[in-house]
Amino acid sequence: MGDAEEPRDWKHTLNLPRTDFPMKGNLQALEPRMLARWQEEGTWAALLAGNAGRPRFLFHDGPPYANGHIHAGTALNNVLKDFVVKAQNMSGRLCDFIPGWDCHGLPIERAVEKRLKEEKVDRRTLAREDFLLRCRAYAQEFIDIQRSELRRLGLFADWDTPYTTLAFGYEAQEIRELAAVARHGLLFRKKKAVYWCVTDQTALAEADIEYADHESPSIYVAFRTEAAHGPLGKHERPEALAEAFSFLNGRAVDLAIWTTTPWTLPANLAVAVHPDLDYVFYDLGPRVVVAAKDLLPRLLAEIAPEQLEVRTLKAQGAQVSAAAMVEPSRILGYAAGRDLEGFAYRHPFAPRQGFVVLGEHVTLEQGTGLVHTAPGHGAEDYAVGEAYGLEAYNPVLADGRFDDTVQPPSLQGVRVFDANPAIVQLLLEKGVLLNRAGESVVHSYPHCDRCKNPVIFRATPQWFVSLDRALDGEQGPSLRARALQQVDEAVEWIPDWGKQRIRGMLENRPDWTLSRQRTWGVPIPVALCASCGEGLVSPALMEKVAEAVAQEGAGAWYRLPLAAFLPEPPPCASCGGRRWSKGTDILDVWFDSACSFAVVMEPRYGPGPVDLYLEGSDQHRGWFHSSLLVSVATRDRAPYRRVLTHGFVVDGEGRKMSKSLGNVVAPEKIISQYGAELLRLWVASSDYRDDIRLSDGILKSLAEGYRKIRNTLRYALSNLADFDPARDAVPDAQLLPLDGWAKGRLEELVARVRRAYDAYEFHLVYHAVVDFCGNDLSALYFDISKDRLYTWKTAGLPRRSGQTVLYRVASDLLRLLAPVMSFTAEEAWAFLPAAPTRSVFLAGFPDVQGRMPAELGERFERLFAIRSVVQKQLEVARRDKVIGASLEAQVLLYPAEADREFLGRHLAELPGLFIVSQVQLLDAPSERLQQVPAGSHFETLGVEVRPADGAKCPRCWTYAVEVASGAAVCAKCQAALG
RNA sequence: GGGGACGUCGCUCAAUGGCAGAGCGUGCGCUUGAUAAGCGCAAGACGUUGGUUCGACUCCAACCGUCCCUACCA
Repeated sequence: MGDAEEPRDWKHTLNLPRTDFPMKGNLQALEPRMLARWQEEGTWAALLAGNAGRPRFLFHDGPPYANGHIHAGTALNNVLKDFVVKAQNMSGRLCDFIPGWDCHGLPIERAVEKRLKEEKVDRRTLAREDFLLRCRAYAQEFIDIQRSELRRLGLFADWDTPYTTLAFGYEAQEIRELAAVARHGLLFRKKKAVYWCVTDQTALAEADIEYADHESPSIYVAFRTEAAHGPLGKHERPEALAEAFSFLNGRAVDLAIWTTTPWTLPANLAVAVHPDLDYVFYDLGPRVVVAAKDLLPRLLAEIAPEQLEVRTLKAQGAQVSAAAMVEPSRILGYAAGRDLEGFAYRHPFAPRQGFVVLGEHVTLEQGTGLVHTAPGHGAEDYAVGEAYGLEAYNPVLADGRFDDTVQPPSLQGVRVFDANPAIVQLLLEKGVLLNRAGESVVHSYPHCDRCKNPVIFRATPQWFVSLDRALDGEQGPSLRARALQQVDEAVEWIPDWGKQRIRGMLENRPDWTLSRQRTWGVPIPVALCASCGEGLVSPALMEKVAEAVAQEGAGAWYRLPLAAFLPEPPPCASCGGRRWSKGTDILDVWFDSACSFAVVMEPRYGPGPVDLYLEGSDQHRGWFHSSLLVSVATRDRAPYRRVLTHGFVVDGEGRKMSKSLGNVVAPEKIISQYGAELLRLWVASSDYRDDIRLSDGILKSLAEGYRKIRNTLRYALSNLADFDPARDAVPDAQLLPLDGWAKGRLEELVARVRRAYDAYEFHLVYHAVVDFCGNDLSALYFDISKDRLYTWKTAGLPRRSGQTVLYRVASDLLRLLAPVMSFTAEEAWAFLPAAPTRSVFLAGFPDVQGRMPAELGERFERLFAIRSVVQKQLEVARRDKVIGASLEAQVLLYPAEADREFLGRHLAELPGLFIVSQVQLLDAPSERLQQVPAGSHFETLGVEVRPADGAKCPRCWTYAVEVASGAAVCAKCQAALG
């Protein structure tokens, strides 16, 4: 042997990087293994146990609906929650995560019905109890599915003991909350128009409705105005229109209305006009009609086409047709909508009067600008009727036939859709039909999703929570006012526009409709008078029901006789009757989840608001809103101190994800292709306060970011193979300046990242770490330190100084990353020499231990700026084929006066800093250099690159003259080996 | 239609009432002792139009685009 040219000989004398931490993540294999390890070692429980006795951070999980699989939005929400929970615990605050599921409600009911249909079972033959059991089983099935999907993401939570709204204890407490609402006098019953299917004889929810084209009669009807008689409401005017407007000269006036549902005319109680629209009085000849000014031509086209003529004009070569009134003098006068308010008219065929009311919903798109209003048959009609104190009169029975209150009596028992021709005939006979009988329109109309028949609007009695009554029947602020006050004063909204958002909703929302004519849910335990239907609200009854429900579930309400809950029934307040039956309505599912703070958090942590709710921005209308109402109604305070909101997941172009667009990215696919870690990184990298984009391209670039972090960690670990912190660590005061600088940068990172965690700004965590890894470490510190770590004396101070800082870097980075890159941080922690804890999570976050000394920071900032100038010149030399590797270069510096002393002081460090073989400091640029064109860096610093002197040292690859003159290795290597 | 939000290089994010930064990607090189790695150089952006101001990416208004909630109507 003895061949000095044999490179392997010297390689063995180097301390090259060495680690078993793999370069490739292989996350698909790593993640399941890590999940199993966490479960086996009870890492989550240990994390909580480690914080026992520390201050609590109360986080409350909002329950997702137990139907379907998780989607990207669910993943986003839950990963954010996991960041919060892990970061809180690693900051030394005890923070539990009790996951929950929302289990009742229509979507599950419908899914179960669908399954029954597939099994060819008729739901109507199924006992209520059996149906409920099937719903319960269905919800349980999807809880299990979603739970395993969420676990797979690496979330730490009490997965074995989640809360579910179908738990008996939950149902029972929910009924107690309802009792508390009732006790404050906020629960009441009134009629409200709801979708109703006359075939299935049931109320329908929005989700039960599908729109389809439907042909309806199109009729214009004249309502004759007259002086109001009977008791005068505050909006009613005692005189008739004809008397109020002098230009009418006393002629009778008809309100012209348009409708496509003649069968609702028997329930007509009002005509709505828009306060800000202009109305016109038009003389048809036999009668004067009122209509919106802008709709008059269209009205005339329908009812008196002879009073229009079509003129054809030629304009710029094109023919334009326009309809014009034949006799404009037939317009008698105008009035603003608001001036029509309160005038009375005679119902066309029922013995009563109606009134003109104002409604913002009136538009000029169709009809006459005067809207036939039947509060019992339409949502907007109902709303406007409510404002005027009109009854939601509904003469239609559940089977769609008119009842015995309908006028005229000839309609009694007739099905509503069959009644249309009869009513048109009636109008014709009365001489109030303005257009021809038999006209019709085809329009989009709601149909029952189940039986495909057209549905109707029908007012039925419903239960409400009042937003505007004073609590406890006293004077004082309403639920709405109290809730608004809490929003303003007691809650921090992040981002702050959340406050404005929920305020707007609270200010405008109507009373909360609590009841649903459905099966799968928590019953509203009230008694109904058998003779008059009056409801009996009894908190005492509710408490009794709650006791039974706690034992045997919500079905107890149906199984046990009413007497079990109401041993001494009082007489009916309305009719004095003594026979009561059980109400069959169930609670809106939003009431279920609204009670979660009371069911889940209070019993565990005592009363008082929790620290954080964290959900998507749609929950301003949903859970944030409903929880607030229940908590304010029952406890007079908000259930939370802080509400954090995130946006929605959209595709790479910012469009919403939908099956029809085919741009949906499923979490499952991300996991199988990249791993859950990348999904977590995606959440961390994005500013979630806006909508956040998800696409394959985004994931690909995140994979690059992941690689960068992983390799940085790997490099640090690989240079610690022979390092024992207890034995080898160098005290701060003895650290090399460059190492001191790196440590200072690390301290700055720790401070920045911890601040970001505290402010829930996870994207700043991610970007700060990636920047640190890429710029400070990989491009500068690692690159420059390589020579020292590989070739210098193994146990010498300079090398141990570098390792001391590398150790801190690895240890701190892993702990800072653990909440985000949980899988990788935990994996890498096992490769850290003498790691202080078994799991990285148990190590907690690093504390900020010091600051970057100002002089050190400034010094290296200056040195690195010079380095950057040098690198540009090295690149030029490379292009000119003067050098290849930078160690083949020597650098001649011609500093400006200001830099001369500074560079002289650091001359010895410069070759290492620039990764070149030699650096010389010279006074005057060479002739060649002086010819360098203007605009380069030579105005402040002259840089010339020449081939290095000497020959390449076979051990450290630096060029040295002694090697050229026959030495086996360079002097530095000689020293390292000695 | 009403309420809320957002719009910085191809992508993800910074910063500041006064020269707009980083990472990824792209192009061109170097390296082969972090090597299915690493290093360097380069090109590239403030949605549009007005206004306030000595000066605006930053403040205001309108418009355009996108998202969430709501109303989808006789």
